[in-house]
Amino acid sequence: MDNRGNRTGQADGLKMLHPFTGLPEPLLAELEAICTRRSYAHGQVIAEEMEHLTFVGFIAKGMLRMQKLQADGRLSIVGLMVEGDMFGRVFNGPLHFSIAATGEAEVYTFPRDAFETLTTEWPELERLVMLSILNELDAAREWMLILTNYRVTERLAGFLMLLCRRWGNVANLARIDDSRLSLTIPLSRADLAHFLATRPESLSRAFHALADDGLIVLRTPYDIEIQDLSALMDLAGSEDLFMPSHFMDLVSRLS
Amino acid sequence: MDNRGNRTGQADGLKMLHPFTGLPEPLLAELEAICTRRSYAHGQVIAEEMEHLTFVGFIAKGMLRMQKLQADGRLSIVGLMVEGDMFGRVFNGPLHFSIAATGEAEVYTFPRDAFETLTTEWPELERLVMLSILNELDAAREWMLILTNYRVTERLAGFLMLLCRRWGNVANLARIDDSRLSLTIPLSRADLAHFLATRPESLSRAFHALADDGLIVLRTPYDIEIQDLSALMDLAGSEDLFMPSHFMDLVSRLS
DNA sequence: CGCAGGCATTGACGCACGTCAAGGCATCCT
DNA sequence: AGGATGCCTTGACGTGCGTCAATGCCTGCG
Repeated sequence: MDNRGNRTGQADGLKMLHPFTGLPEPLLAELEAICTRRSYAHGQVIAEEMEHLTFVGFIAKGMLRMQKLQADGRLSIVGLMVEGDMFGRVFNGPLHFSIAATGEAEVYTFPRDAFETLTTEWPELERLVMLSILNELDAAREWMLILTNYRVTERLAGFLMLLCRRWGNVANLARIDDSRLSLTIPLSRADLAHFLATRPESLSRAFHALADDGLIVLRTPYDIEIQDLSALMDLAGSEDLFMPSHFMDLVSRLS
Repeated sequence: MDNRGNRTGQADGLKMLHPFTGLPEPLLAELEAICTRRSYAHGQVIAEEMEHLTFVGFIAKGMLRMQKLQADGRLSIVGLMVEGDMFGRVFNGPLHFSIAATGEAEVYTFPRDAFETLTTEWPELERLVMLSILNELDAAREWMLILTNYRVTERLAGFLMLLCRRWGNVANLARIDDSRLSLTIPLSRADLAHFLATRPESLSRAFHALADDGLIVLRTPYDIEIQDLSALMDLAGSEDLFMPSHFMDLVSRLS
């Protein structure tokens, strides 16, 4: 991997990253000793499909996506990962998807064999890895639920709710401006279209359909304001999914 | 859970179940001591959505599905689990989906707290759990890839390939009859339609479209014969996914 | 300053599929 | 045996969206 990504320093701030808080000091010291911080530019590929990755990583800043180039040339995005998420493959097999940066991203990487050794020695670390994977699994299932909606507007509404629910507190993507709920879309229309199993044109129409119906306001293509949260939840069809506290905080502050 | 499922005995055969082979004898003895074997009838619910499950389970026979009843009344199936798969939720939180049997099913269950204690004491068991979750994650991602195909025929082709690839060696679902590759569809059309994010009518048309084009033969609704494997793989659009050895065996025996 | 490239948007058109409705064919029960 | 039930299948119709094409806007570069 030394030919990819820019080495930007050692493990500055590793212990501040959410999953690592609370680990015992000696383990943190061992982790920091084998950790490298790297940065990637927009679109840069971190790992290729079917590669036997020699490292595992945790995202420090920005967003990565898992994707696959289909035989017919279509690009499918099967996962988005944000700050604190783990990527790579522990313990078995090659990657089935490639990993690329969406926007600027910074990651902590660990050599895979050394990380696995630590994992075997420290139950706390193995538990951390397991919780990371469970978290990914939850994300994948939420995702599939969104994909099972027939109409593009419904899938888009589902994505907007996912943004609030799962990633709202990351990089301030969901926030209250002037007592309005504002969202930053962290993807281009083309990428988001791949994510929602549709095309940019249909996605654009879906955005403007929601705007015409008064559910959202498009300030810029990447900056929207939510006008009717409950209508969006109805459209998404999964308003009863688990709502984390930071999201409930946002909602309760909407007067 | 004592009011659901039929207790059919203790842990007969637990050690024969794929994920448990190779565990140390003392651990197996402890597992067997807290294990109950239960059977469920078609459609029977094993756990409700949002329930705090008090047990974890492994499938001994048959197939379970994870599903969610949407606000608009639609049922979405987000996962199918087969022999050897783990279900339930280790270490954190309530279920986000309900679990039901698809056809007859038998499972081994363990009280969750006792199982987690064993997990903490035996690294081998924690590793087993982790591999189970990684396996589920792989399945979820393959699934999403299938769902991102626009046309129902493509998604169906993807499912048939998934059946070969991931579940072919389970319950003999994929096999060679008379030098023909035969598949057993382990789901009703309605269930499969929910799984493929479509409706039974469209699914029926997709089956017959594949038959009209000579890719498959419908012997019965649940028993099909594959005539043109490579065309199906092309349609599915993911022919380069990892192919396990049992599937390659099947293919190589097609002369 | 003007041109080029990338991205979002809008329009037109045709098709795949969701929807409603009816019919066929099993199994099961009385 | 006859009716009922449940599932698969087929038909007809309308529409959401994939597709192709053109336009507008922004950024950056010569």
